[in-house]
Amino acid sequence: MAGRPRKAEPEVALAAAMSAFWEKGYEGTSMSDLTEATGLHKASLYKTFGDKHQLFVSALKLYFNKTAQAQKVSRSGEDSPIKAIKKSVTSTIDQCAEGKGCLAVNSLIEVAPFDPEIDRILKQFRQRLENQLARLVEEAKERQQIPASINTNEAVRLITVFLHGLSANMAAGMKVSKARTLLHDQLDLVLLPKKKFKRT
Amino acid sequence: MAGRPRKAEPEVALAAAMSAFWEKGYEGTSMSDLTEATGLHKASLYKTFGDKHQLFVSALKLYFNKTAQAQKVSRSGEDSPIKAIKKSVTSTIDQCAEGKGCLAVNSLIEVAPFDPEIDRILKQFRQRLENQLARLVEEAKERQQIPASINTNEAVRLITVFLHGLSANMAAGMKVSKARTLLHDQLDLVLLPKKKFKRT
DNA sequence: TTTTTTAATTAACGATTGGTAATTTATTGT
DNA sequence: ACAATAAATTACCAATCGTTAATTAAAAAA
Repeated sequence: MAGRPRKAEPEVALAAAMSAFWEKGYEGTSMSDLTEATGLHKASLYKTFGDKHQLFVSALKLYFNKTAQAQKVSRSGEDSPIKAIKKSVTSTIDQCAEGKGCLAVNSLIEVAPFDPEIDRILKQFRQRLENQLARLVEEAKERQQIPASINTNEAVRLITVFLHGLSANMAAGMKVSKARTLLHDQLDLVLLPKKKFKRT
Repeated sequence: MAGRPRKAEPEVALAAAMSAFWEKGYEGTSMSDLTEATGLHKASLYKTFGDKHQLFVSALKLYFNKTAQAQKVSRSGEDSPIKAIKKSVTSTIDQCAEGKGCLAVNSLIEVAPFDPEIDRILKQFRQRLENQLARLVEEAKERQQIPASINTNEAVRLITVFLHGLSANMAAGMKVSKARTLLHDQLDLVLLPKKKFKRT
């Protein structure tokens, strides 16, 4: 049994492939790009990961795990729910540097409309992130850090949609610092109470 | 002088090309797709519009003109600045139907990072839209429809970034009605005053 | 050492990509 | 009728696309 051993770890190759897809998009990344990024030859890629589409699915899932873990680490040890929210979403922004935006949002626009499987995966991931945020918002309400009058689901949606907008802008070059500022403005807007204003 | 007359108007062909780019993206739209969409043959497309890239630039500019005009029409005759804002941005959303999102935002992610010319055009258009919005916000402040304490540029940014996020979601299937609801929530949040909330 | 097993590599596949040259068809001015 | 002009069409280009078969190299089991 047991033949020739692998030259490289498939995990690091997958990470390299993820990075390539992230930078150039699904259609924009050719198999040649992937061989160059991973260091593996074409046939090896097919043997290890299946075809291009399967490889993309694997890369996307890896991206989710990395993102989720980064958020978890970022808010770990934070007792205040509202600060946990800020740290969590800020880590999302921090991962979008270098003019690449967020792989999930990029894929949402580029591939989800034509690819039911990717669409399903993205919706699933989005749901997980929204649930996580909703839990923190509920906690913040319970601790009276934010007004109980806030609609949790609406607040969460306003935050995630805004994150998507930031990702689109960062893909086109918006600075991380600028994005963080805008994000904090948005969080204050969504989570702090507003009073009625007399109209004329 | 004067040879064989054109079979079709170049303007309607350009509109068809725009629609194709809008639906499938720049790389995702092949010259074959374009001949099918426009009804023109390959060589005719090259003669009339130049190569694929030039055709895309023309299509993008057409998109901008259409969008700008739609906004203008939408808020025409509206005396209240704040209502003009709502009508203007709502018309942007209404144009994003059918799971295609907004061509400008799609291009922001897909092509701007690798294409300086497109990047420049998109930034230019974005600036025009933001200036328009800023003017309306200033008017609303003068008429005391919204608090003077609002930072105009920040408010405008919060609105446009949110619009980008909505576009990304609509590209992946978010309903127009849902998008309109979220947009109005966001507008209320940004344009209505907020009060301080006692932290624990 | 020989056999077996599996990875790495080379080479090639048909299809499609963006882009052109050559040719045909249709219309106007002389 | 006859050039002159320009659009429409056909056929074709090299390059690249994603994918696979055939072959070679390497390491463990016998």
